[in-house]
Amino acid sequence: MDTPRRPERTGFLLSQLGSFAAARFAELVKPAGLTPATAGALRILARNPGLSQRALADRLGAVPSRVVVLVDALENAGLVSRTRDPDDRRHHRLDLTDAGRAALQGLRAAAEQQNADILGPLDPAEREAFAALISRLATAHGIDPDVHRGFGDHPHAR
Amino acid sequence: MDTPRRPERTGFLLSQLGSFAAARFAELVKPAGLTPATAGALRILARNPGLSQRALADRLGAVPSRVVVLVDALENAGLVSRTRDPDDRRHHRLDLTDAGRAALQGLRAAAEQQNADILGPLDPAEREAFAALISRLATAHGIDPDVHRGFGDHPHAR
DNA sequence: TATTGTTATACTCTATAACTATA
DNA sequence: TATAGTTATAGAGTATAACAATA
Repeated sequence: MDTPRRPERTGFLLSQLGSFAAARFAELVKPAGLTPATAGALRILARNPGLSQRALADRLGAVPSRVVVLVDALENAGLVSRTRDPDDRRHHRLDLTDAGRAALQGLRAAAEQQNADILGPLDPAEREAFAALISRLATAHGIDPDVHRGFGDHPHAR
Repeated sequence: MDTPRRPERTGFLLSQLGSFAAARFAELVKPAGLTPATAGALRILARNPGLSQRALADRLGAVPSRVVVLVDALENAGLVSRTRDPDDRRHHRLDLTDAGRAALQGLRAAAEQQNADILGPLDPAEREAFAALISRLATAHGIDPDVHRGFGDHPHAR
């Protein structure tokens, strides 16, 4: 019952499984009119009311013109509002609307569903062990829980 | 010392870590003039000498026009040869060149290096446990070890 | 002059559709 | 008429550079 495991494959399988997980998440948030990228921005804005686009760009590790597109999408979906900052009219203050806050709840549900879908094949103890190891690795590699790398990190990006 | 873990984050961290792993692999094979996509094609061709482009497309889950680009790249890099099949001149037989076989060795080395880089923070027992869990999940979700999903699986793809 | 946000433009990846050649 | 491969074209995503408004 021991498939002769080739240990050098773990990194490869991790890439694949990560892509699978990202695709699943994308599916789950699509009905809400979100993508992994806009979902990531929404989460940051939820915790940082009034953030400027520049500041959001820095958090996302994205370029300002990219943020325009992201915020356009969120604004068109009615989830985020842009208002000029009266103190410095160059800035836009970004805030979640009521619909945005509701969408945020949906994101949490999507994340839980994604988890259940991905980790379903493991029993509770194994899930716990897997979660702990993934968490350790993410921390060790400085992975920022805000930035959705799953999509948006193509070879020619950066 | 127990960071209160939010279990619904595991899927998210898995996406991120997978993308990280894919990006690392891309870096490692880039000096050899390969990308994750061409590397995946090369591996399939190594095990299936004389494969046609159509058959390769099926293995990759890609469309024939995509395979043209991939094989063009491999041929231009001198790693793969196209020869018309004398039995049915519509087909191209795809075969690795000597340089292609050498590149394949390099891919194995890259995979090992990627593994070491990713799993470095874990001790040997943990690596083993992680490898076993990842392997189980990959199998359970029907992940094909040939197809490089890490790149090339964009929302509008398919 | 420097900064924020926007627009214009370009590039990569990948798909669909039209086409060529072989069968 | 059907199939293998190619070319032409289009679309998504994201970057760089030029620009307008504001400071």
